[in-house]
Amino acid sequence: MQGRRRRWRWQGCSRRAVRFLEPTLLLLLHHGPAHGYTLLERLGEFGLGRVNPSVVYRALREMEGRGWVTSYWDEEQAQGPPRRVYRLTALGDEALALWTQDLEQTRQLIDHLLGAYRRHMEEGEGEHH
Amino acid sequence: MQGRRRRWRWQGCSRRAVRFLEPTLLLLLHHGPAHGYTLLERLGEFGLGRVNPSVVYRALREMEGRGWVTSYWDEEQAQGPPRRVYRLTALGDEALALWTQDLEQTRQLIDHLLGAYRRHMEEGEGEHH
DNA sequence: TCTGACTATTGACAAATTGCACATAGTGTG
DNA sequence: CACACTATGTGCAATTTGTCAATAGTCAGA
Repeated sequence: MQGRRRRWRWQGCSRRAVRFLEPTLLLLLHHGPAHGYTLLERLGEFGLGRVNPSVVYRALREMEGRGWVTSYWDEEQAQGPPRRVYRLTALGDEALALWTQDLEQTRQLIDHLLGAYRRHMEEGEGEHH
Repeated sequence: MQGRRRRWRWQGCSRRAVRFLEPTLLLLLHHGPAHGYTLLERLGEFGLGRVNPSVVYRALREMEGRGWVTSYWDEEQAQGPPRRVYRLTALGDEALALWTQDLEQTRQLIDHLLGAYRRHMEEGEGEHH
């Protein structure tokens, strides 16, 4: 069952990042409407600095498809091309609440796993297998 | 930008922010060699009860491909078809350590996000948007 | 011995997700 | 005009996941 041993990159990280993307966007939008580009920049505060712009815009459009946000073109265009403004909806508010519940649950699972790991390491101390 | 509004299902753990399957399997194997089926059953202890058997076996084979585990057919077949025994390797041990680091990091991200959420909720108290 | 139930593992394929490269578009600068 | 910078969007290949079904051995009972 070897062969095909394609490089193991810690690409789990990127997966993880993406699942944080939606709750993070919802949270940022909970502060008030914002442009996609602005959101993109603020993602860094939550450890999502390396997310590809395409991914963010796509996520926003999908969130719009689910009714979590609405968007419209910014009339007063400052500098640069027209920008789209995203605004959280009531549904998006609920989604955010659900996401936080989910994250809390996830955190518990992590704690459980890490707890089991540490406990096992302490009692085992090298004589395992 | 609507249409195509395909049902948003919270469909289960699989969409979770983190991949628990691999670290959990590694941890279980850290206790000692085990059959795939046994691992499958014990996953429930870590909240991974609904994972499809195929997914677990596939994960095990991939972990073998990366050198994290080795496997062999169980000679003394008790009851039922031949069973494969998986055993953690030294590399798997390292992988487990890395995974726990990764999980700790992930937990921090979750805490950060949840913290920001709660802080915002407290100060805002309904007059947002 | 035929049948069905249970234990184990695997394969194949469709569906969903992601990364990446590029397209479009406006504005300001030299 | 050429170029850089800001902003958004599209298309597609590659990867990952979910689901269904196939295979296979043992055991219990009619």
